[in-house]
Amino acid sequence: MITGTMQEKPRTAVGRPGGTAVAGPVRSGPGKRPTIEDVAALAGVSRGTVSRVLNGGVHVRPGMLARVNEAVETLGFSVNHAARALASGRTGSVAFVISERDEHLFSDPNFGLFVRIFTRELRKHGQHLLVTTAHDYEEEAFLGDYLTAGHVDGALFALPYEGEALLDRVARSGLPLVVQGRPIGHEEELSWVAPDEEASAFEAVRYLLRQGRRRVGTITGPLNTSSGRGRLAGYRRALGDAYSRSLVAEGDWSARSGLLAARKLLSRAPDLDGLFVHSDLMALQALTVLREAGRRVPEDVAVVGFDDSVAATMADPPLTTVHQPLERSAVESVRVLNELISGATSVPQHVVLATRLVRRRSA
Amino acid sequence: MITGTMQEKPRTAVGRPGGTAVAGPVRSGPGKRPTIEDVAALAGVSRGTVSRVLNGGVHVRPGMLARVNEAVETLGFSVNHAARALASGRTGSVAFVISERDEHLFSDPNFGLFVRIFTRELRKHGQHLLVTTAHDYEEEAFLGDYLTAGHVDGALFALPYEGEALLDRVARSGLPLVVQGRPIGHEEELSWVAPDEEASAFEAVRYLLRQGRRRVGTITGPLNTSSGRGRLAGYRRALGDAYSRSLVAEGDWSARSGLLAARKLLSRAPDLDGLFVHSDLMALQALTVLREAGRRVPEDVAVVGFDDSVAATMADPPLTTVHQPLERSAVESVRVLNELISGATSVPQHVVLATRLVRRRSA
DNA sequence: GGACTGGTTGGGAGCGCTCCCAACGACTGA
DNA sequence: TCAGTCGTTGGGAGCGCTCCCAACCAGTCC
Repeated sequence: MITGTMQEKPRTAVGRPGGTAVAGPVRSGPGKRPTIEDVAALAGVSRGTVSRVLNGGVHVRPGMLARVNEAVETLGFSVNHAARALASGRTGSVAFVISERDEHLFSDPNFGLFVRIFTRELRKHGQHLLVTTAHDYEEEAFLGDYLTAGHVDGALFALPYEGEALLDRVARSGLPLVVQGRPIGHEEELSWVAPDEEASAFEAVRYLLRQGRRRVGTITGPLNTSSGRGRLAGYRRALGDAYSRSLVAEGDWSARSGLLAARKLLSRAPDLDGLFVHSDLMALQALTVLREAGRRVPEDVAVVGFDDSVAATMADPPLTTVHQPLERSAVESVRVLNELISGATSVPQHVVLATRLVRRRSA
Repeated sequence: MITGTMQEKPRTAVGRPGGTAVAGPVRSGPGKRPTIEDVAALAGVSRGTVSRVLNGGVHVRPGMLARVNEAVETLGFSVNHAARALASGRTGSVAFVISERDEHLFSDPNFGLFVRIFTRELRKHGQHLLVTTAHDYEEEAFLGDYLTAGHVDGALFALPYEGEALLDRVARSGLPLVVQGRPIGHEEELSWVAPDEEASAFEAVRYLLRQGRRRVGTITGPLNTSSGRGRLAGYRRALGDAYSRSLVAEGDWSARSGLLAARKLLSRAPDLDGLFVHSDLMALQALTVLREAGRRVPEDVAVVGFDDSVAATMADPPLTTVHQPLERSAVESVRVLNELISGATSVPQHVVLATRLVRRRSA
C-alpha cells in the first residue's frame, strides 16, 4: 500500500468578510436580532397582537394580520425559541434517542425509514424531530442531561437493550416517552409500540411445520432484547415437544454471527430441514452456509427470515420472511407520544402490531 | 405471495398508572419541576450561588458547593434549558443538517461516522449534537424555521447540492455554520471543510498514466455537486491533450448508475485500459461490467475508486481507491464551527484536506 | 489599627416571549 | 336609547435562569 500524500497540511484560506454575497434581510453582524417588540413597533400594534399572529392569528383582524406579517418579513424576524419555550412551557421538539454502542443502527435501512416517518408525523403537530445519539457511558450521561433539561417535550426511544441506564433515567424524570419494542423490565410502566414477536415467530415456524418439516432450527437475535426473546418463545411454542436446545443458536443480528450460528447448527443437527432466522441479514448468511454445505434451499432446508428487507428480495433464492409494519409502528408511536404530551392520556400505552408472512422461494 | 395476518388490529393494553415501578426522585405528576430557587432554599444559599455551582463552581467555597450539589440530588433538579438559553443567549446545541430528497445518506456508512465524531468533538465544548432532516420542500421550510429560531448555536451542513434553498436561508439568518464539502456558489462567503477533490483525482489518474495506461475513462459523480465537478477537473488536468468527452460518463453515486455508465463507456471506447470512478460503490459495479465483458482487472483495465470504503477491501479484485480523511474532516468542521460561535473568527474559513491513494490489486 | 485586597455571596435587572385580564369598540335586542 | 354581548386589542405579570454589581468577610500590609 503506497500513499501519495497530496497535501501535507490543511490549507486554511480566508475569504472576504461574511455577508457580502447573500441577499435578503441580512442580520448585520453585531446588530441584535429583532424581537417581537420591534415587529409590534413597526406594525403599529401591540406585542400581544404580534404574538397572536405568530401563533395562528386567531382573534386578529385580517388587516392587522397582514400588517404584522409584513413587518415580520421586513425585519427578517423569527421567534426566539428559548423565550417562547420558557413562557409557554412547551418546546415544540421531540427527540429520537439512539443509544448504541456499535454503529449497527445507522447502517440499518429501517432507521432512515423511522426518521422519515417520525419527521412527517410530528410535523402534523408542529413538532420537530431531533435525532440524538450516545455511543458510550459518558455520552449517555450527557444525553441524559439534555433530555431531562427540558429541551424536548417528549422522546422516542429506539430498540432498547435490557437494563439501558439512559432509558431508566429519562423515565424517572417524567418526560413523556415511547419505546420502539418492548422494554424488558419496564413493560408495565412505560409506553411502547412493538410487533407481535411471539405470534410472528409462531406463525413462521408453523408454516414450516405444515410443509412437513420436522427438524426446524432457529438462529436468534440477541437474547437480551425483547425481539430475540419473543421470537424464540414463539418458535418454542410452535415446536412443542419437538423443541430441542440443540436446534437453537444465538446470533447478534450481524452478518458474521449469522454465518457462525448457521455452521454451528448444521454441525449439531445435520438432518436440519427447516430454519427460522430472526433477521434477513443473518438469513442471507445462512443461505451461503447451506449452499457451501451442499444443501439445496428450499428442497433440503426451507428458510424463513425476518424483516422483509430489500436484500430478502434479491437473495438467491428470494427469501420467505416476516414483514414488520414499520411505518405503522412509527405512526402509532408518534400518536401515543402526543397523547402523553398533551395529557390526553396519563397511563402507559402498549400497542402490539400484527405482522405478516411474505412467501417467496426459500420456504 | 400469501400473507398470514396474525392479528387484525393493534391491541391496546392499558397498564397501571405510571411511576409505580421506577425508583429515585420521582417527579410526582402535577407537581412542578423544582427550580434553582428551590435548590437555593434547601441548600440555604442564594440563587446566584446555585447558578455558579451549576456552571462550573468557580468562586464557590467547597462547603457550599457540596451542599448545593446535595440539594440538587435530593430534589432531582435539572436546569431548565429554555430559561438558561434565554438568559445566556447560548443554547449548547448544534444541528447536523441533512436535507436529502432520497434516503441515500442514511444508508451511507460514512454518515454514522460523522455523527459519532461530531458528537464526540462537540461534547468537549459542552455542546449537544442534534441530527435534523428534511425530505421535501415543506420539511425544509419547517427545518429552516427551527434553525433560525435560535434553537441551536450553529449548524453543520452535510453535502449540499447546488442551489439548496435551506442553506441559503440559514446562511442569511447569520447562524454560524460549516459545510461538509464545497458549497457551489457560496465558496467565498461560507465556511467549509472538504477534501482536495481536484488534486485527489489528479493523483489517481496520474497513477494510472504512470503505469502506461493510455485510454483512461472516468465515471463521475453528479456534476451538480462540487465532488463530481472537482474530481472531473482533476481527471481532465491529468489527461491533458488525451482528454476526450467520450471517455466521460456521469453517474449519480448509485450502484445502478455505475453499471449503466460502465456499459456506456465500454461501448464508446472499447480500447479502454484505465478507469477512474468517483465512488467505490459505482466502481464495484464497473468491475462486474468489465468481468462480464471479458476484461481482466487490472491486466486489461486498471480501476481506481474513491472513498476507501469497506466494500473496496472485499471487492474482487480488492479496489485501489482514494482514502478520504473523514474523521479529520469532522474534527476540523467542529473546530471551525466553534471558532465562529465563540466569535474567535468572523470571516469564513476554508479547510482543504489532503487525501491519499490506497493501492490494492485493481490498479 | 486602619486602609486595602481578593475571594465569596446575595439579589436586582433583565432575556423575549405567552398568558390572561381588562378595556374598547361595534352590534344587537328590548 | 341603553344595557348586554362578542370579537378584538393592549399591556402587566411572570416563566427560570444568567449576569453583574454591590456588599461582605477574612487576610494582609503599612
